[in-house]
Amino acid sequence: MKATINDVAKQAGVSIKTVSRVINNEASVRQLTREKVQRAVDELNYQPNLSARNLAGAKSYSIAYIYDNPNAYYIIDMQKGILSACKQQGFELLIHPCDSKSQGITEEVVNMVKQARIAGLILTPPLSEMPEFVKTLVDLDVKVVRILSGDVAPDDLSPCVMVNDRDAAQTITQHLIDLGHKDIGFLAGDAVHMSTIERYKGYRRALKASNIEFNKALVIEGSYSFDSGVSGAKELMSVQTANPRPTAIFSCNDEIAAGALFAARLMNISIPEQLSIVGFENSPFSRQTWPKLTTADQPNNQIAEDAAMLLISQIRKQKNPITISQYVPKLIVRDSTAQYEKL
Amino acid sequence: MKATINDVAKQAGVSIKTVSRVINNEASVRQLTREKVQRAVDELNYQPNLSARNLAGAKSYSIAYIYDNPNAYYIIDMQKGILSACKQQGFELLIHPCDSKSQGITEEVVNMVKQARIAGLILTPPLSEMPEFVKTLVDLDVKVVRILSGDVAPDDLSPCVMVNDRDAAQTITQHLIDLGHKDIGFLAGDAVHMSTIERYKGYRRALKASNIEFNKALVIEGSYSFDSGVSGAKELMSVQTANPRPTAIFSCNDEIAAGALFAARLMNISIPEQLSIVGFENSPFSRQTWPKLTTADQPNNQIAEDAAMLLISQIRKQKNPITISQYVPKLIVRDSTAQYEKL
DNA sequence: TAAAAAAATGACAGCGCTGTCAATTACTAA
DNA sequence: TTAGTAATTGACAGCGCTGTCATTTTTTTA
Repeated sequence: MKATINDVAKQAGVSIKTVSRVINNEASVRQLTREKVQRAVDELNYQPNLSARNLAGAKSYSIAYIYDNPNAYYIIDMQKGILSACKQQGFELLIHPCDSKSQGITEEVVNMVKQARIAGLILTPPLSEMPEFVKTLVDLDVKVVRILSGDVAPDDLSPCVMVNDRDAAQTITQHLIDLGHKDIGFLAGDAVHMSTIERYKGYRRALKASNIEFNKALVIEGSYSFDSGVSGAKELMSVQTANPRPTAIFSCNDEIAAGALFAARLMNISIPEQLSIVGFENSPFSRQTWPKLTTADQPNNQIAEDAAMLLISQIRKQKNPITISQYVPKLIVRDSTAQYEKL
Repeated sequence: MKATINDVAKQAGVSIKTVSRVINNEASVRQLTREKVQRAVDELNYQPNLSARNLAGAKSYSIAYIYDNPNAYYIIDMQKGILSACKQQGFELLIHPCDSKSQGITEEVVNMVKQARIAGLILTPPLSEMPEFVKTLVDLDVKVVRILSGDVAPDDLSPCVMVNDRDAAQTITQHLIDLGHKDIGFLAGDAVHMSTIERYKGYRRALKASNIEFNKALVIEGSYSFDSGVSGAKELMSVQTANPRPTAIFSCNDEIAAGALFAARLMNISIPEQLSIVGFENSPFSRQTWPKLTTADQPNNQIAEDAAMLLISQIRKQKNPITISQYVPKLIVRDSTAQYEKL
């Protein structure tokens, strides 16, 4: 049978309260005692019972991951990172898929937080990009950590983990420029997503840094989908006269890039010889296209683990230092980009 | 503040034990009393505290979903269905991603079950296809429900939810035959997965039912990946002399089909005019290819919810009736298949 | 060295619920 | 009616832990 705090106390020859102090890392326990208890904990492979903790204490050891994102790979990666942090820290994770566009989403989450006595929440886009939603939750006395696209937090409502899509987009655009490309198309994702905006900014910035004139005709609005990539690339590659055909395309994510790749194939444009294409996200997708995509990798797993750790440390100390941690996705060069050669 | 069992008891004018009886649907409570309590429950919007239940009772209200599957869409769908059942039934869900090929996987899961006092497990392929693994768990006195490919359970270790890939594959192959195709290629997924085997059987059966001679040269081994689809289709479409080129291809899943689509494009074969291609699974993927894939849809969400309900009912009554529920994926005709026309 | 202050430890109640068993009430048959 | 049985209900302990507060031990100060 599983060891309880009583077993540990007996084994260590102290009261259960002392054991409790040790496992909660409270002060005022003598070093000697602490070691004695720790030894008993290890020997019995003791792990505190979460239910009992949640029941007895004022504290809660539950956090929740609320998500609404059509990209399953993203969610699974995030979830894995969060779970890993939870396991390390002895927290339990509630998973809550939802529809961010539904009317009662705020109420739904508020109810859940109250019912399940949740100590903290992790929010990813698009939920993390809804200020009123976040505000409501923060006011509710539940800790929140948001994962967002950008370099600085948009406000001080809660700590954030920032994914600097802008710098990454600049790097990846620079990669194209370094290969000699000047006419670089841009296939946007959904305009409402911050990531699209940030990636666009990075693209513009790279052009500017290299004194390449920005050509509005090379920017195509769209959404984060394969279809959007297909139609966007078709449009780009059939630009008339005055507007030079792009020799490279920046796609806002790998799905769009896959669509672009497909369109190029349809139009008998060989990749990367006649056209370089880059994606973004390094989804499993990007390794399954042919040729394999040059893209930007975001370590979602790690980002999420970081966010969860941040959340848990928030919960532990009652203070609220607005911490920010930042990731910059890294350029992964594969086979869809090549030196521009004037034909 | 959240209502407790005490509040309900006071409101209803009975003891907490009686309230407990009502919410647990126990016998020997007078109808009148039951109604009285139920009213109080409703008025106070009372929901039992899971921690307290888990702590106090011999029973556990936790089930776990253990998964190892590279297909994120599948997992997310399954998870959603399971969560929905859990919410309805007042259970909590533990999520546990793992590596089915790792050495210590059994021990890992056994530990988890013991530590977290888990009442039941839901297993999807490939974990559900590992008999010794399942046996170990069942022996451990934890209820298990497996989701498997096939029409009958392979053993009586645990209840199963069967996904009848065979019949579905037969239907989808029949669809091709109905369109006039006789030379139908088969692109297999990983041979170790039961789903591949079942789909293959369905394919064979459809051929047989229509008296079409089976041609081994049209079956290409592979794996559940885009790449495999590309190379498989290339091989099929370059079959020499004696072996007629297939006019249709059955792909074991949508990814393979997408690869085949891609290969066809490379070889200047127009879809569906010159070649019909079908997928399997109806992943979001299949709507993003061009043309859109004809495929077989499995309602993963519902399958998972069903499995979870089955598991919970197992847990509730201590008996173990080996129930089996079966789903047959449904043919979805889209744009990648067409009437065969002799050129 | 003794008294005062600080640090370390423990006793015990109680979190919200279920299980056990005793007490009460309703219903039977004689 | 009246004991006798069955159905209903409640009192109370206890699940494993934390919070409060009292007690003991150690350290500091005079």
